[in-house]
Amino acid sequence: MADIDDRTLDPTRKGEPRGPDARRHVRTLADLARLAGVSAGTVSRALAGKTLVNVETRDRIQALARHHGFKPNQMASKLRTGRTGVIGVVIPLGQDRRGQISDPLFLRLLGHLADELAECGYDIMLSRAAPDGTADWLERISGSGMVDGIIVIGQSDQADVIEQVAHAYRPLVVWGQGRSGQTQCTVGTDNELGGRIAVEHLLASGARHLAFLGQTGAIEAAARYRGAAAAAQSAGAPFVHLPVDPAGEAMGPQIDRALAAADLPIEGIVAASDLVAMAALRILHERGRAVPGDVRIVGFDDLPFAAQTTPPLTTIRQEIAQGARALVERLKARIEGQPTRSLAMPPRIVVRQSTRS
Amino acid sequence: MADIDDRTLDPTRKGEPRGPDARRHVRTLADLARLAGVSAGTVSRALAGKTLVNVETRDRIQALARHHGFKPNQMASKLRTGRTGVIGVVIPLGQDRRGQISDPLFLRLLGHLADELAECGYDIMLSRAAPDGTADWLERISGSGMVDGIIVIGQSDQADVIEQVAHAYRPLVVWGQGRSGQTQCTVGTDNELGGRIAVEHLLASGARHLAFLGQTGAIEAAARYRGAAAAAQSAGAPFVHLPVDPAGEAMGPQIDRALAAADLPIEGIVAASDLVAMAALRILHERGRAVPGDVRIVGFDDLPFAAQTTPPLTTIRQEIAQGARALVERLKARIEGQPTRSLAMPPRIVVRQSTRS
DNA sequence: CTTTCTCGTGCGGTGATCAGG
DNA sequence: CCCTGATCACCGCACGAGAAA
Repeated sequence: MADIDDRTLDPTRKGEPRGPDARRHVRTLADLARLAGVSAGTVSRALAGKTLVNVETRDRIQALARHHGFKPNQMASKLRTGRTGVIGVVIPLGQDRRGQISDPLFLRLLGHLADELAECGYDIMLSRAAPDGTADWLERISGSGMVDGIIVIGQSDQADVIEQVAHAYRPLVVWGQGRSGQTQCTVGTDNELGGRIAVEHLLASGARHLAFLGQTGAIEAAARYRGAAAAAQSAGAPFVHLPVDPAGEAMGPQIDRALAAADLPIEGIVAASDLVAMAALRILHERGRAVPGDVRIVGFDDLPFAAQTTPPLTTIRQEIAQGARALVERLKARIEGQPTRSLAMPPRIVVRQSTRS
Repeated sequence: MADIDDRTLDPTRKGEPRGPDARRHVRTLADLARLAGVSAGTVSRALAGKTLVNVETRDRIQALARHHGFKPNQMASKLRTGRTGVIGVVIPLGQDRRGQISDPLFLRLLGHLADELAECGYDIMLSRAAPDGTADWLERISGSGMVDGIIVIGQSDQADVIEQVAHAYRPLVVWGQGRSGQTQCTVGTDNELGGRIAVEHLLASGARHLAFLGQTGAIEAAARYRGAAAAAQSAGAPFVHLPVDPAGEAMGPQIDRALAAADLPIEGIVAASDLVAMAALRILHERGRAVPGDVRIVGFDDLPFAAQTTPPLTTIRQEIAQGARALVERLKARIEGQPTRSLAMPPRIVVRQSTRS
């Protein structure tokens, strides 16, 4: 044993002339094992905190590892154990494939997911996927052993592809709109109910001629529109759809035109998102139409800036922190083979000045 | 050869009774090799598109792989090659350690990084790190062989820790504020110049009593303040600092108090960020102070919503798409061992209504 | 017989080297 | 000697079996 310890006295000297670049002190378990005078297996167990190794040996090895800044190679560990400790988070770009993740809500959801997953000891592999007509963008991630599970943020126009992959790949959960009869596990806001609540609030506040402002290409926005339209219809209130593109540079003129095109004097607006609502606030202000005096506006999402608009925005809040928690919880369940239920969270209206007379 | 092909006709039959759970058709190179009647090595080369294998053999194997939905295990590949194809993107939480990545600018930068890195074939490992006083949050990522390089978004209060790690770990680039004599490679906006430009614009627009609105705890904000203060001083203009916390729930009252506390009638405001500027717009509107009539406001960042405030916000634009490109380009250079230079991008003022009389 | 540690094997793919035509 | 494909060792770690105390 003494002769082995001798080596540790001069770690700069290479043991054998074979190593062409063996300057780095400790790169593998074996290196550390040599220094500690034990075997690699023992070091492995010691660093993992297993009980099969003497406490003082373990502490000694851990101290040695810390001193040399040694971290076991994760790739080898992952390969050996078959567990990666990584969750893939994928954002399909879909229709708005300008290459940039645009929806600020998704980015905030991502932030919350980072919190939740870090909490459970998972790392995040982030992919922004540009669907190419096949399911490859998803299978590339699910099939290559890089992750233990996948969270898809937003279905975009890929709900069918996701559904197909979900049949074969269990540890998969999706933020988005649930549909009856689906295999995939979705978590999201009840957008239809959100639209309904918005309209009912507008009606209660005295507005009668209503409009839905924003595109309905995204499945979530379509649901919001449906809910809003249904609520207006059952109240017998006039209701029009003014599609504007929040991605376009010139949302201002678009909204301008949309409002001008409406042949009714609009008294209440349900916006597809907070950003659209904010643009509407600005346009109306510039046109001399008072909010909430002449027109009332309800946004959607309750992003942080919604409280800072002029006037502050009444909006349908999506509980994304709670959603992130639900996503991770369900994913963990699925990883362990348990069945899960989809979740449509009830939205809550946050009333601020934009609808308060 | 014919007898070997026979095997491929009935892939459901297990070759040997040994596999206890061999239902999955093709899980390894060896499986596919058996089906194709070649060796595992050949399959590996065929799938990698190497030229050392006959073209028709290669196509046959590729077709077979596609048909069985086979994807080679990435962990094994990464381990063997020593190349992970993954870049770690880390966001230190630092002072605002409420557990949530709060700065919307960082999230947008992340989006652009996702684009750039995907372009180069890199995957992203996302970590939100809660610094604990040691350098461990960074070394955990750099030292464990999980990534080929690291991008740190925002130094928070960890510039020293990053600097220390940068000495030993080369493939590391940082979004943030550069300091002279540093080892780390930083890319960021010249915040000091941004502050100066903002003040000069305000002075030119006729405002004379100026204020900087927002906290200066973050190193970037501090630089903006320095630049603004210096510009005001050299012009002999009165200049005060009104610290408000953009994270706090009650930014409104805070701004209220800050403005009331100023013993001068403020005519021009430089805000630490667009979100702060937006809150100021709202407060001033509620207090009946006209923007830009009574007070002019300049924001910082030029986030998308800056164009939609009421009135639209003049702001110092940070070119984050360009910044993301520079970060990735420098990181790639460093991965290949080349030296790199830090970059402080000149900010550009985007003039909108909030300073236009 | 228990505690503590060593040994050998294999996770799955890759590249150098080697064999056959 | 060129072309195609096979062979074998190995990346670094983890786990089961078994040896030493």
